[in-house]
Amino acid sequence: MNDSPDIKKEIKQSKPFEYKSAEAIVALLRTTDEIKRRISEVTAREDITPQQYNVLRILRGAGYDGLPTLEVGKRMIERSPGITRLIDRMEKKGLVTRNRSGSDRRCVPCKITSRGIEVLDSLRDPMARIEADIDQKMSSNNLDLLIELLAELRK
Amino acid sequence: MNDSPDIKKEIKQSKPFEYKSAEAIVALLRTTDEIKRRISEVTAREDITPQQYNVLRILRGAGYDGLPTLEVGKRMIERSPGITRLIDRMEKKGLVTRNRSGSDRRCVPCKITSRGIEVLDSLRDPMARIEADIDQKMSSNNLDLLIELLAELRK
DNA sequence: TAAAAATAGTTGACTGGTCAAGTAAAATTA
DNA sequence: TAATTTTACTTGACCAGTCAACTATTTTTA
Repeated sequence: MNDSPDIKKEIKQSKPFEYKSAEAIVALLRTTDEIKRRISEVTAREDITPQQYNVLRILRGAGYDGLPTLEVGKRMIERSPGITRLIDRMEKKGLVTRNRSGSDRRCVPCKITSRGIEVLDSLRDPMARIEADIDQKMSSNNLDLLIELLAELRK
Repeated sequence: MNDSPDIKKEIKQSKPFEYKSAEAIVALLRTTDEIKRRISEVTAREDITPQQYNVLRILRGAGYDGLPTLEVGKRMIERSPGITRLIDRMEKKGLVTRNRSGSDRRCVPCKITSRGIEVLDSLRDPMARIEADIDQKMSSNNLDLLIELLAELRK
């Protein structure tokens, strides 16, 4: 009770949704939070975070030459300014290797290790199960529609 | 080059999207990441995180009696097991108060302070601008559709 | 009513993520 | 070609989030 007495007057719930988009934003945040939690549960089996999983996918797709550290960061689904640290931790776990490039000595190309590929392989099925579950829940048309609407939102 | 020689064989990009839902998940993560970044930019003006902003909104809506700590956690858009710490930090900043309840001494109801309300007020317009921007970008029908599809995804 | 279970929250140890400033190499420009 | 700018990171300090174990209180149940 150490607040000013007129706090009562000030506390008034604003109209629930002034803009319709506010409701969409909340729905977006909630839905994504839920999906992220499910993905986390899967990646946790191999002691990695969803972000680290994303890096592994990117590096597997990149092939032998690997990719410079910051380029990996740019390709991530969720932007991650802390990409150096993220990859530090992955290197410690033996999931990736890093070697300063010979041609451009500023760059440090990262490559996935065979251990990293093993981890991806072992997560493949449980990850597919998440996707299959959604695929079953929503029609293909609605998924297309959703993808389209989300693209529109991103402009 | 300290990887096994057959790593070359193992690196093969899996088909881009085995399930259509995979593409939707990526779109969802990307879109939400972008929106969250915009929201962060706004809340940063008042030196709070989007989660703290969310707590302030919940507490303003809750009125005088405030809400028990864990109840606040449950109402959050993104679930947050670290709610105690989160509110610790907010209390330090003078945005909320906490007092162990008289009737049930296990509970610690949290209340927003007038300073907390000030912060909400000062973020109101910039936050509305984010919403207005989306409202302008998408038709009301499409927003409804999006909200519906997201609800379907959450089951 | 005493013991057991459930609830509400706190705390400590840890990991992960973020920001700002710094370094080193390459590219650009004067 | 020397000075400047840009690029590609790295590092240090800090904050936020997570997990497991713990305390205190209330509720249930035997």
